[in-house]
Order: sequence, then structure tokens, then C-alpha cells
Amino acid sequence: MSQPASPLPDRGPTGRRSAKGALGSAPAKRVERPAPLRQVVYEALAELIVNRTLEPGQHLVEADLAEYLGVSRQPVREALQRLQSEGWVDLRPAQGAFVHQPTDEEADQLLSVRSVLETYSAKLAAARATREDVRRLWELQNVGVTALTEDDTEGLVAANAALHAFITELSGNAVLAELIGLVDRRVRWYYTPIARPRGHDAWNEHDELIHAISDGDVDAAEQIMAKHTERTRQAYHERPEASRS
Amino acid sequence: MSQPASPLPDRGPTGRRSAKGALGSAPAKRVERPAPLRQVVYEALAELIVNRTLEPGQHLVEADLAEYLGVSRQPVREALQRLQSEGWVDLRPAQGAFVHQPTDEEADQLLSVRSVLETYSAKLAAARATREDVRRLWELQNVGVTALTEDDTEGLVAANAALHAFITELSGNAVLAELIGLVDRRVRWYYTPIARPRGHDAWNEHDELIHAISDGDVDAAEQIMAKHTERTRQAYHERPEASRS
DNA sequence: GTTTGGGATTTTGCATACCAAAACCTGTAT
DNA sequence: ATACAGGTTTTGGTATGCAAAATCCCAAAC
Repeated sequence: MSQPASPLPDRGPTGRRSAKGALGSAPAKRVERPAPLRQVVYEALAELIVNRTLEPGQHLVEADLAEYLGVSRQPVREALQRLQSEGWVDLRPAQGAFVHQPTDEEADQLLSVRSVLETYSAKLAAARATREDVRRLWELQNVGVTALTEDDTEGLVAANAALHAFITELSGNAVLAELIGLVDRRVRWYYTPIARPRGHDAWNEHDELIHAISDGDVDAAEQIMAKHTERTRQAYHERPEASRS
Repeated sequence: MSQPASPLPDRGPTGRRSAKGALGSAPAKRVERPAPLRQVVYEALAELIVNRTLEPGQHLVEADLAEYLGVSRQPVREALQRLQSEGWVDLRPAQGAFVHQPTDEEADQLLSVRSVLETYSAKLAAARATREDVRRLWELQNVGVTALTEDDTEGLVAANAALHAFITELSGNAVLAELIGLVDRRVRWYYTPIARPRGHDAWNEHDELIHAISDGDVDAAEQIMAKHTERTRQAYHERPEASRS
């Protein structure tokens, strides 16, 4: 036989037409598309989990969630499975979904891995950032510093995430960015209680980091980010008594 | 109000009873459990993708897959979504699943990230491996060397995966292990064509690496793994002409 | 007063059927 | 060729049913 002979009905040659040819680098203004319901459900549940409406360990019954959200079981099931693959819930066979119980050990492991990935990302970013990118970095830095002086914890967490996300993007490695995205979203679950006390030092370190990136100093960026994320990890272990699960 | 007032029916306090008390450190011989169908479907499709029965770019129609596998659409949908989250297929809204088209750029990014994660894993492993662990490492090394002398490409890829997986496990960081698992499974898709030519050097490097781990020489293990994975990345770019997608 | 045992109940996992909206395909007229 | 119109396919979601498994509950036995 000349072909591997796919066992599926023939749907014609490989892909679809990829006719874009012209308009090479147009801003890719894709048409508005309503988010799939499973996506909406996913986000709704993730939000309910981070803000503790759904408590760690709680059993999530598909039918109840479906009714509460006003959808059928199917999108709920699909959302739950994605939530599992991203560490928000544990899916026990034939028992269903339970909100994941974050432990100190897991937090430490997450923060360690984050440190490794972010350090690599900073290194790449320093090698590739343009002057325009650096300008944007300073903008994000200012947002964070403002939130810091205004004692806006939620804004601080968001600004921190935005800054790190942008550096990640600058790395130019999409796989890395995706992985960091995964890890960081989970880290943020643990991060909130230390955002405030750590804030002052953290944003000074950001300042150093942006300088290094601006200079294209790869080694410095790498070291500063390593120290920065490692200190964040330390800070977690010395976090205020009040915030133990 | 004293409680956050969950909007869901009360299902009692957080978890289930955790009555184990005695049998403290029994080997946890959990009862055999038939794999959920979605899991079986996931594995079947992944296999069809890696062995190219389903070609990159091919449109996967739920109904066809369901009929071919003899199941309903539901488990197929769920499997497809997991396949997406792990990079095997692309799920385009309102169009369905298409087998992911691996590109050289993506391969490079994957191999880079793999390098970073595996390097960290080797460092941790060197700090924690017991004598018994080292013995197991040599066993795995022997399996690989045997496959190498017997020109068994498939066995070689499997042995390589097994060795790296064990080192990952030794790291003691479950989050790291999970991430490496994800990345490595995708890397293996690209890896097969270079397993043979790279084989000889690769297994010599493994030899050095195990020695370093055996000595508990953290820095050496780190450096050797960094060099090892970096060379694998290089090898991919110099791979034989025959294997371009 | 704990264990044990055996229904009754709940929940998952999957199948089946159905439907609207979106995307695709095709043939025809321009 | 291009554009259009109509028919077909496919997705995404709803609803429903059901068997197997797990849980819950309560009464009997030790």
C-alpha cells in the first residue's frame, strides 16, 4: 500500500485552504466570537474557587453546578475536566470533582518551578527586548508602584501578574509562556496573602530587573529574576499566621 | 453572616472521612479500577497521532471518531479537549479538532523548555538520590545501552523516556514532574528521528550524569544535564533530511 | 458503644436523540 | 474567474435515560 490508509472517512487533503497571502501583517482583527459555554463555565468556577466561595475539599456535584449556573451538565463536565488538568480540582473516578486542597508543600514546589521558568524567561527577554518593549515595562512598573502606595492589594496582585506576563511574552517562547501561564495562575492562589508585605522589596527588584533588560544584560537579568522569585518563595514560608489554610 | 454562604446545596463539612489510622505506611495497594472511557479514547487518539495514522492538519470529526472507536460522542469530545490542552490537537471554535501541525520553531521551544526543567530536575535528584535509587538508575541505563547495541529505535526512545522520568521522580517535586511529563510527551513526537544518530553520545552522557548523581555532586549533575539536553536540541536541528514534516 | 451489614439513595459515566447556529460545499449565474 | 444562493455537514449545547459505583443511613449484632 502506498498510503498509511487512515481508518477514518476521507475528508480530503490535510488542512483547509490557508488563503491569506496578502494583508501579511495586518493587526489580525479577528471577528468577534461568543465564548464557548464551557469556557464561560470554566472561568466562573475558577473565580468561585479562588475567592473561596467553593472551599477546598468541597465536593462539586455536576447537577448542582449546572443548575446554579443555568446550563446543562455537559459544559460543566468539560469545564471540570479542564479545571482538573490545571490543578484547581481533583477528579476522582466515579466520585466526581473536589476542590483541590492546596498544601504548603505544593506551594513550595510551584514557587520553585515558577522560579526556574521565570528566570529563563527573564534571560530570553533581556536578549530580545526592544526600546518600545522597555517603555511598556516602565508603564507596567508604574501601575504596580501606584497600587503599592495606595495599599490596593488586589491591584497589586494584578499588576504583578501583568508585569511578569509581559516579560514572559518578551521571551518569544510560546511554549514557555504557556507553561508559565499555567503555573502563575496557580501561584496567584497562594500569593495574595504575601503580596502586601512583600510588595515594597518586590517592586524595587522589578526596578533593577527592568534596568538589566533595558541594558540587554542577559546575565544580570537572569540573576535578578532568580533572586526575586526565590525571595518570593521565602516570603511565602514566613507569611503571616493569619493565612494558613 | 458568619459564613461565606456557598450558593450550592450544603454537602456537609469539607472532605470525606479520612479514617485510616492503622496500617500507617502500607504500600497503598489501591483496588484495580477500570479506566474511564474518556481516558481510553484519549490514549487511543494520542497513539494514532504519534504514529501518523492521523496526519497533522487532518480534521477530526467527532462522529467519525466515535463510530471508529465504538463509543458515543461524549467521551470523544472530552478526550479531544484534553488532547488540546496538551498540544496534540487544535480546537477551533465551531469547527472542531485538527491534528496539531508541529513546526520547527515549536520543537525548538519545547526542547529549550525541556532543557531548563530537566536541568533543574537533575540538580534536585543529585541532592536526594539514595543508594537504592542509584542502583535503579544503572538498571535503566543498561536497558538503554542494550537497545542501542541492538538497534532497537522504539526501545531506545522508551528507555530514554524511562530514565528521564525516573530522574524527574527523584527530584521529589511533583509539580515539576507533572510539567516535565507534559513537555516530554510532546518532545517524543519530534524525538524519534534523532534517537538513533544521537543515541551513542546520549547514553555516554547518561553515564556521566548517573555518576554525578551517585556522588551527590549537585553542580556536576546540573551542568551535565544542561549540556545533554542542549545537545539533543542541537541534534534536532541537524536531523536527517528525510524527517521533515 | 462501637462495629457490621444491607438496602435506599445519590452521583457519575456514558449513550442516545434532537436542535439551532455556524461553517462548509456546490452549482449556477454573472 | 466572482459572487451568490441554497443545501449539507459539523459543532455545541440541551434533555433524558440508565447501569454501575459510591455513599448514606439505620438497624441488628457483638
